[in-house]
Amino acid sequence: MTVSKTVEKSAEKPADAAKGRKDPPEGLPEALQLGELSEQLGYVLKRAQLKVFENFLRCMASLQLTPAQFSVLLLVEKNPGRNQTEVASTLGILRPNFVALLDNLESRDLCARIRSTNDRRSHILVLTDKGKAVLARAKKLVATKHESRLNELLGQANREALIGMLSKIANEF
Amino acid sequence: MTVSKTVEKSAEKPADAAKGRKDPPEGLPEALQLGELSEQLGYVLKRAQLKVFENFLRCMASLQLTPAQFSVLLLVEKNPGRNQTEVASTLGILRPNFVALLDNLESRDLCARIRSTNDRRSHILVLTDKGKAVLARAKKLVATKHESRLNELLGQANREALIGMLSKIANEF
DNA sequence: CGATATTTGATATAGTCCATAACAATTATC
DNA sequence: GATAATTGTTATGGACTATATCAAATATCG
Repeated sequence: MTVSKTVEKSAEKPADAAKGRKDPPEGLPEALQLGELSEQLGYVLKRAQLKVFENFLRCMASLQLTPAQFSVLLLVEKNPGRNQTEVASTLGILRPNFVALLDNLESRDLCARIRSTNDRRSHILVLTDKGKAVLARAKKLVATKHESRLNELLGQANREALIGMLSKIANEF
Repeated sequence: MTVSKTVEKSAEKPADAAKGRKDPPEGLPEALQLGELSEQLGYVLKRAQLKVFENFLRCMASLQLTPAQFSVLLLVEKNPGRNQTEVASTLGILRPNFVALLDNLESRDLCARIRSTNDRRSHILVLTDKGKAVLARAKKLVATKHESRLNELLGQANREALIGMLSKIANEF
């Protein structure tokens, strides 16, 4: 669907400031009516997701971490010693697409691939010291600049309820 | 908006069905621990969105309508006579990317571009009779097969609260 | 044991979606 | 009337996703 990041074109035409209008001498270009669209789960879900990712990227600009990269670091920190297949599939990333993602993290010395001694086909994943440090800073940024905004916007109780409902949808829909 | 607590988190999956299992014996590959990931708004939002779109596509398989196409039909029905720029920007779609989308709908005789008499640069958008009929069927499918599942999963009150919170995020985050 | 099948990480590739620049036709502005 | 701005469009590149395939290593089974 739908919705890219260029939404806020403000939809207002600056050329409207000029006076000589034709049909309706009225002001603003009259925004469209969303109608049933504003009740469509998929529509509102997608738009919210874009906004949240957008904000996430801004908050992480200093660390240059995307949501996907952040999720990999979090998962590897919590589950050190797992191989690429396990980590990728847990995150819903296909193995082929996980290679470049890891190449990036490894080239920045945030994550390391280690040949497993048990199964020399697989690569064990661990965070480097730098990776742990960066992740720690990332967590702080997310907590203070990103997730905190949700509490301001919805309140603590509603924030938790929202996460719960989204989890339920993700797992059971 | 206040959400009832009927929705548990359940974020953690009961990985080990059998409690009395140990590492050594060849068992299931032991699911990874999501950890803080299950509390990350962006992560759970993205996964929920993917699930919802997936289900939407299945429900609409007989009509061959994507979420984006459906949103265009809905918006044009509600706002007939608007041009491409207006409709596209309302949906957060960039004009260049809107062209192919419209080409598709027009080739299927669901939507029509009409040269405006006021401004011969712009194309006025309207639904064809077939477009209106297809949209009507689409709405029914969405209501009965798609959105209804949300009510089963969350309950009516929570569904409304969810939509409200997502809208708030989409508009104010 | 050994032939075959499976798994893992990787490459190549194609499709989709999103974003920017540029253009012709038309309209607005001065 | 010359210049600027807008509309729809094309071309194009980047990011993300999906499938097929490969070599190396391991597992399976006769």
